[in-house]
Amino acid sequence: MSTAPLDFSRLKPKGGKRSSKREQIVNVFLRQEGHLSADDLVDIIRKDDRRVSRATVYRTLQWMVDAGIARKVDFGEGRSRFEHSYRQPRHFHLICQTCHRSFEFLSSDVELLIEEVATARRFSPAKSVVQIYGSCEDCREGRKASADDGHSDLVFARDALRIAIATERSGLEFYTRAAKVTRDARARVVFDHLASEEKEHLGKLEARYAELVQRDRLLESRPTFLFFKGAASGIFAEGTEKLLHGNDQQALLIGIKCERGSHRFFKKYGEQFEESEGKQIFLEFADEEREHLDLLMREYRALVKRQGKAGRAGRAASGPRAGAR
Amino acid sequence: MSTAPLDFSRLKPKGGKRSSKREQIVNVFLRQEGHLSADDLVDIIRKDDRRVSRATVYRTLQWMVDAGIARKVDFGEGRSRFEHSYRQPRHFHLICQTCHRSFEFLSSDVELLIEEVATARRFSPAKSVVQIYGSCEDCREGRKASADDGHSDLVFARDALRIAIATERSGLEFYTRAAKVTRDARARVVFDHLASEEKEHLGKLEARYAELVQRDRLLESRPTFLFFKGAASGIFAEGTEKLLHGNDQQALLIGIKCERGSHRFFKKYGEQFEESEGKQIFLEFADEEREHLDLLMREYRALVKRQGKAGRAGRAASGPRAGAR
DNA sequence: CTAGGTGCAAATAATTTGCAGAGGC
DNA sequence: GCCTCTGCAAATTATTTGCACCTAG
Repeated sequence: MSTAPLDFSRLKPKGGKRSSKREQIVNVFLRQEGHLSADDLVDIIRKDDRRVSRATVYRTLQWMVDAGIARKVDFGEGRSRFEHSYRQPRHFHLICQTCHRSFEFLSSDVELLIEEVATARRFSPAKSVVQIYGSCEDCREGRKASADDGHSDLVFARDALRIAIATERSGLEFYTRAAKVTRDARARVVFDHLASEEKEHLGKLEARYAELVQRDRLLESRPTFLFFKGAASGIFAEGTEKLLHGNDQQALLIGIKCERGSHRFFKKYGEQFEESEGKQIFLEFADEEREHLDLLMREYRALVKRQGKAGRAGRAASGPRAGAR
Repeated sequence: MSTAPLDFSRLKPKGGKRSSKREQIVNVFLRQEGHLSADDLVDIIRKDDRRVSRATVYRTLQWMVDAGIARKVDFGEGRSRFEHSYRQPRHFHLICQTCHRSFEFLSSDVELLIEEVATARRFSPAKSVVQIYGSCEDCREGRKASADDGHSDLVFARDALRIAIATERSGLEFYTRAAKVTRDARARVVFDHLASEEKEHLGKLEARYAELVQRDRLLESRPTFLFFKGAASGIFAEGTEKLLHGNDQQALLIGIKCERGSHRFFKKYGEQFEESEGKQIFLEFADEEREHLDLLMREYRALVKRQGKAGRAGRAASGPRAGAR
């Protein structure tokens, strides 16, 4: 993460004056990594400047939370901790009960399930907390705290690429197979087109991944930060099965579902990040998926039209809803 | 939930004497539902007996946590709350930020994902916390707190049955289709057998569900407590697809995966509960799934043997591991 | 009789607040 | 000069502890 001081002049929650103390505290906070308690921060600040009041630190932390620079997290220790939230998406935590370090991860799959539960319970979720308490590898093996979590923009970009690649592979397999088995000539053209697109993208993504790994030799050994099975995880298989039974329409619906899922995923995380390589990859990929989605939707509609009153299958699956712009 | 006092003589954490105060506090706590703060409990206790010290309540709460009667939960309010843990599995929470009520749910799917993340990060999880903060339906629609959460043994039994039924249906479909398309005569016998078993179980389960609903007219309208897609959610489709490609071995593996998944699920929750109807259903079902699993495993081994060195596919999928006893 | 259990009041611990003075605009 | 920030000390809140006393086994 960059250590250069940032421009917070626009981050003032209501108004608030430029003040040396506040600026100093904010800068020190942003320079730290991990999850600091108010007291940790006081200690660090006091190394620089003996006469900083505890109250000011608490007030500044509250100000940072309001300004969206910091996020309050509670690991059940009876006191709050604070983490950066500027340029960081919300994430979940692994908390070691032995060394009290905490590690971050993000799982779109978990988020999806949480949304499903909330919907089923007619609950409007505002934020969710997922914390895994236990012991980390270092503690179990008696090691002292080893290398840092390595959670950097590069890791994020790496995971973004891995997921994009897995999604492309899965899509490529589906469209290739689809083009082979479909009985509908027009659909075959679409599937062929999509298959060749996936192939091309796949090549680009793999090259980009190789380039990324080049930049940091240890990158591939760093722990996964971002988890998402989504479209890459066998959902397409369902579609192929439908095709084999001659149900092109249902197969298209499944393709649509997959593309929409990955479009949403990449869009969402792309928007949460700022100015990083991961963000770029995410947004580019979101666009590509969007195009595929549109294409499939057009094709689906055309197919339904051609098949006339073959709308039975469409009704059963409730049809494709409006796009996820 | 029963309001009859229970026998806590064996629940003493180390030793500890029978004392009127402690027993009184424990009984009052168990009679309450929801998530009480220490202070809530003090207020309630003091209605009965004016001279109970705050300290004693705190000490008794700690004792209950040690004894496994209570569980401490932290909803980030700066104070702890306590919930029953006796005869209650660990669960997750929906927390309304408006009315400050909290609701419970359980999602095996979320637990599975959490385990995957922990494994990927080489972390040994001890417990996990999932909290969804937001606003409940009552608050959004300006209603006052409506009917209770209705989280009772009956709801648990209902959800258990629903999941069991969905699993049976999915399995029935798979085995029926499998019996139809497999080219292997011996496998067909096994699939036929399993299909007829699933059909029989399905009938029983549906009758039992109807009987359950009979007992409480509102039961079906109560919110879902237990979420699990597991084997019921299209995983079997993957298996059918393999079969269609003539890969009986892979199809069997997928059947094994599904049966194992549901066996584990029912075993796990069956063991967490005590003496309830839900527990019975879970354990019975776990046994049935176990039998199917064993049958499939035997068949898988026989098939591999018959096919001689056709072990390539088996290697690719790493084969079925030892049973989940 | 003796190990706990209990009440009361004091001690901690994290965080907040009142208020007078300092400092930016 | 006004309005906000800051430091300090006092207040607040949740929880724990020391200690003298009480009670069950």
